[in-house]
Amino acid sequence: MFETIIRNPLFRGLQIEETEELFAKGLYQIKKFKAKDIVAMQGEPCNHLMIMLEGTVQGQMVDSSGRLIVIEEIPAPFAIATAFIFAEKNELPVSVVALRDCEILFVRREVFTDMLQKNKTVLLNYLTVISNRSKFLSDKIHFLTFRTIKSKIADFLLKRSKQSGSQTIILEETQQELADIFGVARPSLARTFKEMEDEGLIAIERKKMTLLDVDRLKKLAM
Amino acid sequence: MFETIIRNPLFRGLQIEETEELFAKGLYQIKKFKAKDIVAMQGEPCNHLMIMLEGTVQGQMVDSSGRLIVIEEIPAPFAIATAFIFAEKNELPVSVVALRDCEILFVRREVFTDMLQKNKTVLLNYLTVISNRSKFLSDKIHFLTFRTIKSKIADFLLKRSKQSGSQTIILEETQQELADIFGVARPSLARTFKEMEDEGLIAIERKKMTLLDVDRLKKLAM
DNA sequence: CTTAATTTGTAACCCATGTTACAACCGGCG
DNA sequence: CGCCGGTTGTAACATGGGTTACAAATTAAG
Repeated sequence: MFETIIRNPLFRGLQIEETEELFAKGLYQIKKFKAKDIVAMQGEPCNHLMIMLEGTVQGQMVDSSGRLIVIEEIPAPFAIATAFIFAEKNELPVSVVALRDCEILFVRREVFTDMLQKNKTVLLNYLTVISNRSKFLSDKIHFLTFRTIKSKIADFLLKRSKQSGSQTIILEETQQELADIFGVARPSLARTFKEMEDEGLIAIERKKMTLLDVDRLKKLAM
Repeated sequence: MFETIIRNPLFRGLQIEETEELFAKGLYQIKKFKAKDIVAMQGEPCNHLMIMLEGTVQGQMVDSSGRLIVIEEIPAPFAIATAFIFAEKNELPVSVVALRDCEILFVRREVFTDMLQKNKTVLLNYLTVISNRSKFLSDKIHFLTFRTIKSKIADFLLKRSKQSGSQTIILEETQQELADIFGVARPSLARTFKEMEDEGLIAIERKKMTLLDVDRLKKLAM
């Protein structure tokens, strides 16, 4: 467990012994979840820091008509809800759903506050973490509100290609999963893929995509 | 100046003398801006905390095609860019534009870091402020990505009506300003207002709006 | 009071995306 | 091998919202 915790950005730079001291017995709780379990519901007050020890969860926003957008995926060793525990209205803005079997460490707000006060490294880490978080959310706003499907795809493919260092990408996600990330309907996504193929931007072979015209893709992604 | 600063949520609970100590001479800079001046550009690195002393600025996102969304308005005594100064990629996600003549206090990141370390009240205030900020951004994502124009209007009118404690609202914003907040085109907004009037939801008389069917409006706003 | 500038109301038209539906395909399992 | 559930490709159609344009109403300025 502590091996996982020190890989979390909040506890970066700490020795295992230090974290063992911070997480004394009784100060935390470990819960297990099965795949597809709901870990926490959108709108619920959020009084715990949740550190992923095992598995992956997904942060989802749902609207009244059932439309869903996946905001992010959080695997171990990262933490959930870091940014909200100190907000005045600390309701979770997303639902948290287990993608696979998970083990999650729960720490009450007051306990975490103590950690921040006791340990300066944790405090400075925390400042960075929630600043990054704000940056992430702002970028998300930009991504979700300005872009057409085509430019979302271009952006996505270029990022993936950069990650893998290759013009050819094997998608791991189904179309439905991508559609949820982009916040669009699945057939609209498929149609746009085809349009981009027709325009000579990419070549598609089921889940294998090849970037043909990187310059034009970059222009599309802005 | 210090009268303004202690009204800022970051320095809430401090005595004037304390803030005078924190803001020793040479540790800050005051700049003046005229209405419509650009205070800071989207994408620029952001190494200063900016505290509004006088006037109001607007945080705007613009995309490559010139479409604009107003994310927020920040009047004195509030601060700009609180959340980004500690991010690893600390580029401003918005452009900051002066709405009227402004006076803004600039504090370098390192100086602000010192304040956080010296003064625990400021530190705890800061945690609350940036947590609130994350909440605000999450809500913004929800508002901008899920809602139709109609439900955005319903949400907006209900909030205003709650604020004023009356079914009748006098809008201060022009349609164009509202359209920028909602991230939609002005004629689309006007059209939707009319549709809602035709449906008996509201009565419109130029800038005076009366809520006629609050229940149905609530349902629309979710 | 007159004129110019801004804001509002509206219409016609276009385009991107959503919806629904269904066939083709693929991968795993009995 | 043949069936079945999930995934992909695609088409027809509906719709919300953007764009452009312009006239009417209102406000600001001289």
